Amino acid sequence: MATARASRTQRRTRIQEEKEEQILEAALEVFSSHGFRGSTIDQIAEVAGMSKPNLLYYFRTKEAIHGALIARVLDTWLEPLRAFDAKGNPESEIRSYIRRKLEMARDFPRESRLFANEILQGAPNVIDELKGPLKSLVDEKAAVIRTWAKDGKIARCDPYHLIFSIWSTTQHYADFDVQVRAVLGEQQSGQGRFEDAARFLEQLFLGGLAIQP
Amino acid sequence: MATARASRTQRRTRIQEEKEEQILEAALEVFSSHGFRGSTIDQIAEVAGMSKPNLLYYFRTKEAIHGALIARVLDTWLEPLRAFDAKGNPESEIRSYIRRKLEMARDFPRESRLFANEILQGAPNVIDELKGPLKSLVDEKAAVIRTWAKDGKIARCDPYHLIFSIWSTTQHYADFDVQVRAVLGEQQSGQGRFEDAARFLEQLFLGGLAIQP
DNA sequence: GGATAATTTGACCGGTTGGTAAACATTACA
DNA sequence: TGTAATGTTTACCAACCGGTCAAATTATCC
Repeated sequence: MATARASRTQRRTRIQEEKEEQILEAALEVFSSHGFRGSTIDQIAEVAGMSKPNLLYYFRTKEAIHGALIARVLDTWLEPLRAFDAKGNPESEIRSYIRRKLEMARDFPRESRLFANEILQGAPNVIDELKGPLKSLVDEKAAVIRTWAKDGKIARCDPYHLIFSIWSTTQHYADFDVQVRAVLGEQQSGQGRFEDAARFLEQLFLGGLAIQP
Repeated sequence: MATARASRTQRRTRIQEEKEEQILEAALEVFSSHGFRGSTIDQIAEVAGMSKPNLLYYFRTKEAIHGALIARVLDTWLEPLRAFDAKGNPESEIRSYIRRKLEMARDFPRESRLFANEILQGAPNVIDELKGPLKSLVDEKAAVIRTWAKDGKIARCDPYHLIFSIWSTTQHYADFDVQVRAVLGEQQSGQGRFEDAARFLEQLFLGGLAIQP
């Protein structure tokens, strides 16, 4: 993931640190709004405030930038699911998972769109991550949910599709933001829609799982 | 939308009809899996079984192909929502809306991904359709849902976010298919996941809206 | 302050891509 | 069957894009 092209000593310079940060920030901006193929190195370089050869001094190829970016973002992206706790009670765990995913859609829409673009195009760069770490994590949490159902704490349901539906409903507000705004109209396009969404989704999932709030 | 480049008489030839059909079919295949920028005219031409200049004889630019395709698909895409009937009873209407949207995700994933790509990139070519016809249609159906809630037939809820959540959960199985398959694993990657999804989503929405099946 | 390593730049290259020009082939129709 | 309109192909172009190179500039450290 680190790049440090010309460093013979393995230590990273202060400049390297700063510039790589600038580049990844710019790359997030550009990749998330045009997709991989739709983005050019020149665009990223311009947003990052440097020349193209200069950028290529830190990341040898376009793929390298994209790969480093995905790797960096993936980790924080899965954080909410990791926080899902078996020992907590179903109501508060599901409620807070929805809330956190919705906050991420609100505060980090670019990260969400970066993944959406990637997955939509067949996930060429993250398919291994999906089949490995992601699947394991989901399997683990699905087991927790199944236990809750067995213990009668929530209605019996398919835990995988429950997780899918939480992902899709929450990320929708980042990935399809333009559509959401278009349908809600001008006045609703402030931040209010996130609170309305939170209220609705909590009602939906708690009700759907027959949990008494 | 029609193109008929060299026709002085406005009538469309049999050949025009056939070739434009081939082109749009090929364009759907290519655009839906690589996005607009990620697709090339050469790719589309090859899938359509003709040379690039030949294709450009029917559609003058890449944008023209994309525009025509979107316009054609948009109509059928909104069909399920149009079928949503005020006079029906809430349970069967919502149930069949979910089922139809899920069938579309299963049978027409390319169309779903085409839109997903478009919206993700800021909907440059359909923003007017979203703010106009789509918004009107949703407003109309939202009013129906609100009436049902007022009459005590379903729980009170935000009708717009209800519609968003049906869209997102169902389209997820087309747009994020790779991820769904990766998480479910090999054996579950047959068509069974759509039936599981249907069962789960009906439970979720009917329960979330406090409807007794 | 000077040697050395790290960083930045402008000029450039080969391949791709959207699109054109014009010659050639085919179809429709009198 | 002749001819005008329609359809197809080959060759091509200019812009763009990912990436390289060598020279110039700046930072680091003794």
